[in-house]
Amino acid sequence: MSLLHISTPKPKDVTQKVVDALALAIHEHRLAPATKLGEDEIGEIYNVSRTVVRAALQSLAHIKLVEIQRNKGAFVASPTPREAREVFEARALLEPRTARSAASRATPSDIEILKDHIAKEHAALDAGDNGRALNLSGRFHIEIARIADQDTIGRFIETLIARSSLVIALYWRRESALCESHAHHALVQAIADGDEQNAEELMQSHLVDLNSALDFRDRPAQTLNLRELLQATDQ
Amino acid sequence: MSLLHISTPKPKDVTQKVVDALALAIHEHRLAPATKLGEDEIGEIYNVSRTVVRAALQSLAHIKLVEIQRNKGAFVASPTPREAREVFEARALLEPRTARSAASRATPSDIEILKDHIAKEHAALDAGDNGRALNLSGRFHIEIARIADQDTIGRFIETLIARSSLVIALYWRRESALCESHAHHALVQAIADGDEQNAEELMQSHLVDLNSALDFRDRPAQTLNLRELLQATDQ
DNA sequence: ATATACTTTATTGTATACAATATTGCTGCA
DNA sequence: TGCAGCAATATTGTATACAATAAAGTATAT
Repeated sequence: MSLLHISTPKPKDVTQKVVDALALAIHEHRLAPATKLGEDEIGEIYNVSRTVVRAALQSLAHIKLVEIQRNKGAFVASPTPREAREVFEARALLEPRTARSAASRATPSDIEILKDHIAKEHAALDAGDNGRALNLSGRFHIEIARIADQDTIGRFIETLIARSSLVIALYWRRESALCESHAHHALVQAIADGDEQNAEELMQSHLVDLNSALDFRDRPAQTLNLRELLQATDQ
Repeated sequence: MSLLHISTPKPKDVTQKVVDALALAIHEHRLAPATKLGEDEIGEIYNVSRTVVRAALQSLAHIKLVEIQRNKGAFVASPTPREAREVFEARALLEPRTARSAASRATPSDIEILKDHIAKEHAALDAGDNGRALNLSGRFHIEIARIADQDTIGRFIETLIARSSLVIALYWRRESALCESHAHHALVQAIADGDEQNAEELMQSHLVDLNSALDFRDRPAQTLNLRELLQATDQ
């Protein structure tokens, strides 16, 4: 028998941990769009080499949470109004159908998980932690995709929600309060009842509401890319 | 003035070239599913270091063309029947709407490009180069997404078509001849006419046809992962 | 002869070193 | 003062070196 077989401490993936940490920071709006993400800097923070930092940044670039410019470095992504609109158009295309599917498959345990999410979201809001609340709100949608048991489409939705966090950071208009809680609650009810039609429609209108709380007219604060936009690049 | 300003030779991205080369090989079925992709081996082939090979493999893993197993290496992806089904379900959800959008925006030059694709596809088929024909067929769909001018959804479709190539490699049933040419031709016609409704319906039925030419019943040739499947992994 | 433990080899994961490029600061000249 | 060109610095791109893990082979004991 092998000697040390008890308690696997941490054979885990270091890169993934950096990815998760950075993604969380972006989701919670602690890292603003267009923030420069220097490789050495991040490496020191997490005590890893540039190798794993680069891998993490590339991974985040794939899901459009960061943008990598050759020989310039990585920046927190700063979606244009057009990109922002596209993200929500894509969500409108994918999520209602997914909610319908979730309604047809959800188990009691699934419903518990969803209600738990909502509870945590409320708690975060009451605690004034808007970043966390936003993150939880997003994960609520991801959870629905998981319940729908469509991994492929679920991955797409996951990236869309990640990008939505950036869109909200840039284009959210303060006037509109976050009425989401109610929408999420109604959605869970429909899913719990197995009411497919209602779940689909509720998700659709929920996304419409979200969309209408955004204002794509004014440009994002391009504090960093600005210089690049002014010179004719061959892209 | 700077001295060498004439003729930019190739300041291009080396990693991307490896990505493209490998992706093409997979698309054209020169690399079969489950093939091991050793880092040193690929590095020697393209005369690059493992660093860029690893970046390329990670990039391909993200779009599910390869699968990376920790401490084991990278393999050409081998979609399960379930994944295969999901890919086509996702395409059925995204592409018809995209075709409709393309029909409403296509310019004469776009139509030319599409017809060109079909012509090349025919030529490849006549030459007996099925791999190339399949690749062109896929790029036809991607071109439609480009015309639809929906970058976000377009990227999704791109990855789905890439994966479709693997699905076809594994689950295509020989009996069904590739009737695609005709379907593509009719689709171009509808798009050229700006007939949105028809374009959407043609795309939908085209995907149904494709789907029905696949047989998900028998398992893919798991020549390599087999050993892993037999031992209880904590995954 | 088979199975188990150990050794050896090969391959991947991570860190570091070097090269290329971009950015910044300086110096001199108009 | 303002700008052009060069020098210095910093940062990223790539290659290599080392560490960790897995795979394969070998020997020994039952």
